[in-house]
Amino acid sequence: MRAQLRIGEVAALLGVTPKAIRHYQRVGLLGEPARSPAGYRLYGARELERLLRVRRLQAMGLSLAQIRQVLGGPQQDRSLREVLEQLLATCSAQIRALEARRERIQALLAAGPVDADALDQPAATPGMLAWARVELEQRGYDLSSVSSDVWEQDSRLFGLLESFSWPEGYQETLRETVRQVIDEPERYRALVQLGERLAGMATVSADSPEIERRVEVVVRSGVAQLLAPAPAELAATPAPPADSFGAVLRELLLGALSPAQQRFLQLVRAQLGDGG
Amino acid sequence: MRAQLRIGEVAALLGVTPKAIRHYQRVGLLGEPARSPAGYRLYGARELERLLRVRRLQAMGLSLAQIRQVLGGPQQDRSLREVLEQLLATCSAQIRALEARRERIQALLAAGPVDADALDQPAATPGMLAWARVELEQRGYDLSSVSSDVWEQDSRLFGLLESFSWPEGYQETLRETVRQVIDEPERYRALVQLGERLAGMATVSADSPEIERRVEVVVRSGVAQLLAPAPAELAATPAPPADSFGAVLRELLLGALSPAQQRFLQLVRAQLGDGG
DNA sequence: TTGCTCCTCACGTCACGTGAGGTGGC
DNA sequence: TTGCTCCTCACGTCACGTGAGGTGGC
Repeated sequence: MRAQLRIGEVAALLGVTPKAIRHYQRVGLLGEPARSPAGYRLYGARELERLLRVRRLQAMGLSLAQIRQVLGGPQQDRSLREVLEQLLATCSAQIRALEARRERIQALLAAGPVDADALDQPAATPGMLAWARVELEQRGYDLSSVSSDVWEQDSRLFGLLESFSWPEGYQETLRETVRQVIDEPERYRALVQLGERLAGMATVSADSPEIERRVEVVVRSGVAQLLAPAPAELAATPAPPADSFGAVLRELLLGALSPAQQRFLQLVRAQLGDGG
Repeated sequence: MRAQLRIGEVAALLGVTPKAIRHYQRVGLLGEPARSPAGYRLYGARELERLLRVRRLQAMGLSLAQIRQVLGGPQQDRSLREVLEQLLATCSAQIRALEARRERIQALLAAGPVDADALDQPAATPGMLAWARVELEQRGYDLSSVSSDVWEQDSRLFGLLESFSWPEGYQETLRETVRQVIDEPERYRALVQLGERLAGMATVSADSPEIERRVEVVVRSGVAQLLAPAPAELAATPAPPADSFGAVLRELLLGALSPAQQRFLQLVRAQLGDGG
């Protein structure tokens, strides 16, 4: 007299649903079980053990197809070991990814109000900016004279840029452009000045006459002209990957500025005869 | 003149496939984009930013449906914060589960050959056995006199049992049975003796005449009789949850023993007039 | 008779992936 | 002309879940 349990009882013993057990059967992980006169599936100790193995392998991350292979033949030690080694790597990678996700969420929750703005803040210092700091220090520039507003502005802009995987070679081109500017102290100081002025206009309203006045100051002082061959961050466009990439990049960066800042830049450009 | 990129270029910038972007559009995460004369989708900076937000939220674990809600209205701070808090909990739970999985796989890989047998070994000391040790020590029994073979055998059997979620109250019933035996030193010693004899028969061949001889010894000595009211582990069956559960449990435990051990137990039972 | 469990389809979920069959762009 | 990208269906994947409509067991 073989011991017999119905599918619901077996499911409860294993902590799964009856539907799951029928699914295992359908995909060939379990054979056709004994049936009661009314057609009910009946399970004994053998089937329980089989199910237990299935669940254990599942708990280690094997897919049902992999489990079918592993539990198929009797002696595939090598195969199972290989599968487990593969899964160990996958598992570790998943843990790392989830830990990064957790860090990110915790940082967001701790940083204050959670709104669209907060989501757009870069998680860490953009690589290009970190690199630029090192380069600047090597050249003996005094970074403490640059206001934190400018650092934050640059952090936002470069952070936005680095959120995308720009085509091959872009990064190097951009670095080259930066190098060319900071290799000439006059142009570097002009860049910082323009940055300061731009940052100072973050909270100005878009139709303020103040904007025109500041544009005039910048143009008269010759600061803008100094940058003309490579007009500030906004022109730091890599040459090769088609014009459309550069245009989109420019639009992207402009969009990250306030309306007043956008007008300011457009007016400066217009004064310099740059139609872009 | 709006800047325009084709779907493949945008996909590359974001590290996704064109199919994924079309999918986002189909489920309403992105609006209908501009089209070239030939019907090609065209994207500008605005769409890139939208896609970036989508990907960032996805990276934090939001489903596409959640993202649609969060990015839908302008000011649902509370909603997003709540979603993130929920995700943080989920995320931590997933990390814990994956870490447990990793431990398990590493332990298996380190333990030697990875075969079906290895998979059936309990990952840790079964709870019931740990509890029993404490109870025994409280009663002053000398545990070091019990061979490691018996501990391993019990570990296997209880480990198998505890792999299942037996019905409510089962655990307490089983503990009660164990308590009743160990509260009488004579019966406890009989239990250990039977355990030792059983363990000693693990490697005996199933048709060896040695089995009958050992059965006779055990029956003559009265050891088996002492346990008759609750015949060893194999009868540690909880009363209530229907007979079929007990029968399956018994089959399960028997199946975890070698053929010789199974015969030994069956013969002892027969001698005692127990028909089960 | 009532309520519970079981049965077998058939279709849904989630975030895309995979072709199929066809057209535009250089 | 060739090869690449794009287009739109329609169906597949993975591990089940969700009913629908019906029957058995106590």
